[in-house]
This record gives sequence, C-alpha cells and structure tokens, in this order.
Amino acid sequence: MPREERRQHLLAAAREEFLTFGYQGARTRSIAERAGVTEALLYQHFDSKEDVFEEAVVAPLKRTVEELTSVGALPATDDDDTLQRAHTHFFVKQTLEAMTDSAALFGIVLFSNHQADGRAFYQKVIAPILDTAIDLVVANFDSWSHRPFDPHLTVPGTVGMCWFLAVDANLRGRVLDCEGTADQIVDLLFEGLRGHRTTAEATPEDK
Amino acid sequence: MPREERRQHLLAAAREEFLTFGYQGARTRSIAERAGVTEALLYQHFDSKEDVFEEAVVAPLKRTVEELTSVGALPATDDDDTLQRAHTHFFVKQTLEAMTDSAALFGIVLFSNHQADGRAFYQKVIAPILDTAIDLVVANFDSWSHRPFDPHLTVPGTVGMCWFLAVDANLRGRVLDCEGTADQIVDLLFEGLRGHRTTAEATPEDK
Amino acid sequence: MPREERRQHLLAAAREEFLTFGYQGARTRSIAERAGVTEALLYQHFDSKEDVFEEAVVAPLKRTVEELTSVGALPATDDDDTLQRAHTHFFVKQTLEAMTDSAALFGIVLFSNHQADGRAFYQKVIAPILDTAIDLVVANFDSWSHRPFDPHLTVPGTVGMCWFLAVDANLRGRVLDCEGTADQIVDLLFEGLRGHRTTAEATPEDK
Amino acid sequence: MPREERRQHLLAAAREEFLTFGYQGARTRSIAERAGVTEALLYQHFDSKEDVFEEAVVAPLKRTVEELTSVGALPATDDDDTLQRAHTHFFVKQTLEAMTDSAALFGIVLFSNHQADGRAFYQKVIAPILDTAIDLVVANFDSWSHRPFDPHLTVPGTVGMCWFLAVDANLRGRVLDCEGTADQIVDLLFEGLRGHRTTAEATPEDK
DNA sequence: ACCATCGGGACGGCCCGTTAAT
DNA sequence: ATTAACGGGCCGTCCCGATGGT
Repeated sequence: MPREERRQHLLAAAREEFLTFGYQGARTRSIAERAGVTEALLYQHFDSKEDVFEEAVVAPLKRTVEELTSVGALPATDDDDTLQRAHTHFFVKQTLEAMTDSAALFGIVLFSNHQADGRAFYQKVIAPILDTAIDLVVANFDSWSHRPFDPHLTVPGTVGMCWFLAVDANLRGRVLDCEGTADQIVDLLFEGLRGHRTTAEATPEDK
Repeated sequence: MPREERRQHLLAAAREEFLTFGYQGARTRSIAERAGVTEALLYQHFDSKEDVFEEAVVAPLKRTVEELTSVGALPATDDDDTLQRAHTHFFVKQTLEAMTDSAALFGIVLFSNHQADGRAFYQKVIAPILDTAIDLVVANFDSWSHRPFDPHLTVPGTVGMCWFLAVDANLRGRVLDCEGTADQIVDLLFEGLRGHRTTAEATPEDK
Repeated sequence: MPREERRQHLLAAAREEFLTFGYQGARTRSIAERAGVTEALLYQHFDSKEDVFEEAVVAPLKRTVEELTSVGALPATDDDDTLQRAHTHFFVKQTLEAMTDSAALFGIVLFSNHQADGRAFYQKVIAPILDTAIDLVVANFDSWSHRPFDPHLTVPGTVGMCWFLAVDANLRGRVLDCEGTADQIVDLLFEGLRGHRTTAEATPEDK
Repeated sequence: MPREERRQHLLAAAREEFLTFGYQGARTRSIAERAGVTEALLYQHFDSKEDVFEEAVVAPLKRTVEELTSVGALPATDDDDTLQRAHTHFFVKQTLEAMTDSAALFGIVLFSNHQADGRAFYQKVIAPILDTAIDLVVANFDSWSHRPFDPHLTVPGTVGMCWFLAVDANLRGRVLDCEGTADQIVDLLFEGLRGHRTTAEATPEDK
C-alpha cells in the first residue's frame, strides 16, 4: 500500500480511537489494530502518540476553524438588512455543518487533552476566530437597522447553540438537518420569539 | 481527621484532578497527594478509581441537573407574556449559574469518559431534563402570544448558549456575570436582534 | 471475651484461611474477619503473619508428629509375630487418624510455604521421625520371622499410603474409616513381608 | 530469539518459580528475571499469571497423568500370575518415574493453588485416573490367584507410596532408584496379596 | 486493658508507548 | 513492515504501626 494511503488509514483509525476514548484513554496498540497493521509501523509514520493526536485530531480541527474564519470574512460591508441576514444564515449553516463532523473532536480537544492544555488550544485557536467574528459584526454595526446588542455575547452564544445542537444530535444518534436548523436559528436571532404586532403575518401561522 | 471530612477533601482533590486531566489522565496517586494522604487511604474510602469518579464528578453533576429540573417545573400556567419572560429569565440565570461551576464537569463526563460512555450519560441524565423542559414549553404554548417556533431547537439551543458562554469565560479565565448575561439572553430570545418597527424606542439607543 | 479464648478463635480462623489459600494466598484481613474482629487485634495477639502461621499451622503439626513418635516408641522388644503385627496396626491407625486431621496441613507446609522452606520443615521435623521409626524396625528386625525387606522403603511407603489415602478421602469429600483401613493396610503389609504357612486357606475366599 | 524458544524458556522459569514459592508466592517479575527478560515480555506470551501457571504447571501434569493412564490400560486380560506381576511392575515403575519429575508439581497444584481449587483439580484429573486403574484391577480380578483385597485401597495406596517416596527423595535431596524401588514395591504388594507356596524359603535369606 | 479507626511504605500484576534488529 | 524486546508506571492492596475511645 502506498505510503500516503496507509498514512490516511492510520489517521482515520486514530481519529476513531481518540473520539471513543479521549487522548489518555486511546491506546496506540488499538489504533494500529484498527488500521490492521503493527504498532511499530505507526511509529514509522508518526513520531509519538502526541504527534498522531496532533495530526489526526487537532490539525483537521484547525482546518475546520480556518475555513469558518475565511467564510465569515466574506462581504464585510452592505447596508441591507436582508443581505445581513443572508450573511448570517450562511455563517450559521457553515458552522452547523462543521460541527456535525467535528463537535466531538472539539469536546475531545477541550476536555480530554494530553496535558491539561485544552485551555491553551481554546485561547490559541478558538478564541481568536470568535474575536474575528465579533470584530466583523462590530464593523457592520451601523450598516443595518437593529436593536442594541452585545456581539461578545451573541457571537459565542450562536456558536454555542450550533455546537450543542450538533452534540445533542450526535449523542442521541440522530442527524442534524443543517439547512432547516440554520433557518430557524437565524429567524430566532433576528426576529425573536415574541410576536411582533406590526408584522401581522406572524400570528396566523401559529404552530 | 473525622472520616466524613477526609472524604470531602478527597472528593475535592479528585474533582480537581479529573477536571485537569480527564478520567483516563487522572492518577489516583495524584488525587491522594492533592489531599495530602497516601493512595492506600483513598482506597479505604472508595472502591476504585471509577467509584471516585462517580462520586466526585458524576454525582454532583446529577445533583446540579436535578436542581435545574425542579426549578424549571415552576408555575406552568399563566397567560401573561411578562410572566413567561420572567420565568424564562429565571431558568436561564439558573442554568448559567449551574454552568459556571459545572461547565467543565460536563465536558469531562461527555468527552473524557472511562469507557466511551459519555453517550450513555447524556441519554440517561441530560436528554431527559431537556425533554422535560421542552414539554413544559409546549404545555404553555397557547398561554402567551408568540411567533411560531420549535422548542426542540430553542430549548437545547438556549442551554447550548449557556454552556458555551460558561466554557468560554472559564477557558479565557474570566468570570461570567450571570445576571447581566441572563438579561441579554432573554432579551435576545424574546425580541430578536432586529429592530421592531412599532417599538420605535429601539433604534436611537444604538450602541 | 477472655484473651485465651479470643486467641483460640483467631488460630482456628487462621488455620481455615491458610488451609484454603496457602501461606502467601492467606490474607490477614480475612483471618480477622473470619474471627469477627479487626485486623489490628490480630496483631496484638501475634507479632506477624508468619507468627500466626507458625502457631496456627506449624505448631499443631509438630505436636501431631511428636505424638506419633512417642506412640511408635512403645514396646521396642518382643519376639512374637502377633505382637509385632498389633504394634504396627496401632502405628498405622494412629498415623491414619493424624492424617485425617492434618493431611492438608502437611500439604500446605510442604508445598505452599512462605520462603521455599517446605524442604527445611521436612528435614527438621518429618524426616527425623521417619528415621526414628526406621531405626525401631531395624532394632526389632531379628525378633520376628519375615522375608527380607528394606525399612527405608517400607516405612516411608506406609506413611505415604496413609497420607495419600487421607488426602484422597479429603479431596473427594469422604470420611476415612481409620480402623478398617488400618486393618487392610496391615494385612497387606504383613502377608507380603512375613513368610506364609501354606496357600490353602487363601484361595477359597476369593471375592 | 525465536518466539517458541523464548516461550519454552519462560515456561521453564515459571515452573521453577512456582515450585519454589507456590502459586501465590510466585512473582511474575521473578519469573521474567529467571528467564532473563522483562515482565512486559512475559505478558506478550501469556494472558495472565494464572495462564502461565496453567501452561507451566497444570498442563505438563495433565500430560503426565494421561501417559500413565494409557500405560495402565495395556493388556487387560491374562491368566498368568507372572504376567500380572510384570504388568504391575511396569505401572509402578512408570508412576515412580513420573513422580520423580512431578511429585512437587502435584503438591503445588493440590495445596498451593490460586483459588483453593486443588480439590477441583483432584476430582477432575487425578481421581478419574485412579478410578480407571481400579476398574482395570477389578476387571482382571478373576484371572489370577490372589487373596481377597480391596482395590479402592490398594490402588490409591500404591500411588501414595510412589508419590511420597518421590517427595521424600526430593526433599532430602536424593535421587530415587526407580527400577530398584519398583522391584521392592511390587514384591511387597504381591507377596501380600498372592497366596504363598510354603514359607520354607523365606526365613534363611534374612537380611 | 481492650479494641477499632486512621494511616502508610512497599510492592504485585498488568500493560503502555516506544526503540533496535532484522 | 514485522518481530522481539523493554523502561517505566498505574491501579489496587497487603501487612502492619500509632493514636484515640470505652
């Protein structure tokens, strides 16, 4: 088997193992077995267990996060409420989709880490992208009409919703309808639960 | 030292250790050292590492969850929007406060567990209380005026917000202002971000 | 409870435990539990686990062996075959009875000892009494009529028979009829050693 | 070193250790050291200490016992006293030789076992072959002339003699002359069991 | 004086992550 | 790419002293 393919097999096996047992609970032996090879071979592709973890779990997560960042950075300025909303919808959907695959990975990295450094990962990888997103929202603050709100709360809050919804679906063994869920989240964010008197169309279609 | 006190010391030490390193990463020796005793003594108070984990981490978490359930079960029926809102505010604040202490514990239990059984814990402990809360919302559905929404999304979504906000504060090393945060969350939930035309007062006080 | 009685209880409990699990397998905790007391108390009556073993297992065994020696030393000289036979019968029966109680104890001491010193016990305690018995037989060698035989084989051989018969009964969960068994053994021994009158009487009572 | 060879080395080392200290007294670390390797390697060849015991001690013992059984099952029917005697001689000698190697192993298995299951081993392995031998004797009961006797006593008795003689030699640090000992034992047995011609020849050759 | 509770140094079985030598 | 091998360490607990209650 070509070297690169073998490597990918090993990474997939490692991801499974780490997801199931966490970093400390994962066994290099099991990883090798999952990939159908000997342990020694694993150590010809990677330097150490930590290296495997980095490549199998942390790296993909970083990639996911970076994609989200670039996505969020899209159009920046526009004075239209509708566009703002479409923009948010896109971000939320993207986040949900990312979480569908990676919700558990986040959990592992944040809470089951090698050296109590979930905090480090968060501060170095997650927090910055949240801050970027917040900055973006702040930058657009005047370009659309809205009630006053604090992006330092709404942005992490929204991400938290997405994460937990993905975790919930995952742990219940269901699949998340990203598109529909994104619709509802965005609607909730922009309109709120309460019926708006003037916008007469809301009341009749009560569920 | 009296038996019960020693036990509490050990539990506190264990909680620290588990929070820092996860279940598999925690060392029974370290737990004992943190409590200033030998490992042997630890095993006179608990049967096994798993037992320690159960008592130090899982049990308190269950207690927290149960308190939330009882809190959520409060008044049930009322036809006033304001009351509904106050009610929600209370629940959100309670959740935030619970999360301030236990956010990381949840992470540990869900993602760094002994036998890949975070799922089991979720399905047996967390999911039911979410469902209870959802049922409650459904029961009150007709007692107040609101736009159509799906509690299966908004309830977990709100909890997810609270959790992540707590995790965020925790990992950034900040403290969360539960009261203020609850205010904002409830406002966001009920009113949405977008300014409501009729309520003319929203626009001027733009940040 | 009076000190001596408590001590006897402890010794009995210890004997049980040692018989069941051997020296290394026995747990001082279990011994105390069997006696219904705490471990600490055990150590007020005995200095160490080894001390307990010595008093509960080795000492009784020595006593048993010494009784056998004194028994074997009885009449010493007599020129009568019948007396010789009665004498042997007495010794065999005594041995069988001793073994009924102590067969397993011998096993423990010889094969499950603390420090590989089953050999030492054998050489210091068992071998001498075998040698004494052999000397006795040699001393009486000319006082009765018999075929030539080597006491160095027949004496240990006889003891071996007794031991194994007791072990067999013990492990099968049966009780040994010492009297009847002794009869048969002696008959077997003598009709082999002693010269026979004629064959006539043997054949008819064939089974 | 090739796997199988290493395995045999380990088994030999284990046998030594178990023979010296019994099951509970044996240390897996010592076994490995005796074999000149680390403990970790021991556990790549065997699943557990008990597994090692089974393979190093119990299995060889079973093999020994089975050989004895097949040996004992030889010619079954013959009407000649001499043949009967030769037959017995063969069995006794075989038993003695087996015991020379395995006497202590028997002791270990019966008296120093992991879980007080010497009894189980006896009932499952030893008792059946004794019973087989007894049945064999019973089957040949009418094919030769002899005094009445109970094989349920003489068969275990003979085995007991052989065992103890081997144990005695072993613990005294001597070697057993199997051939010569077998001669004497058979002589002892038969001149007791079988009817005798006349006494005349016995007396003069007194030792 | 008797007894139990608290406490620990030491080690036993097991095996994990990792390297040489093929 | 495998087979053989190991240093080190974890969980569990065993045997045994002090230190207080009654």
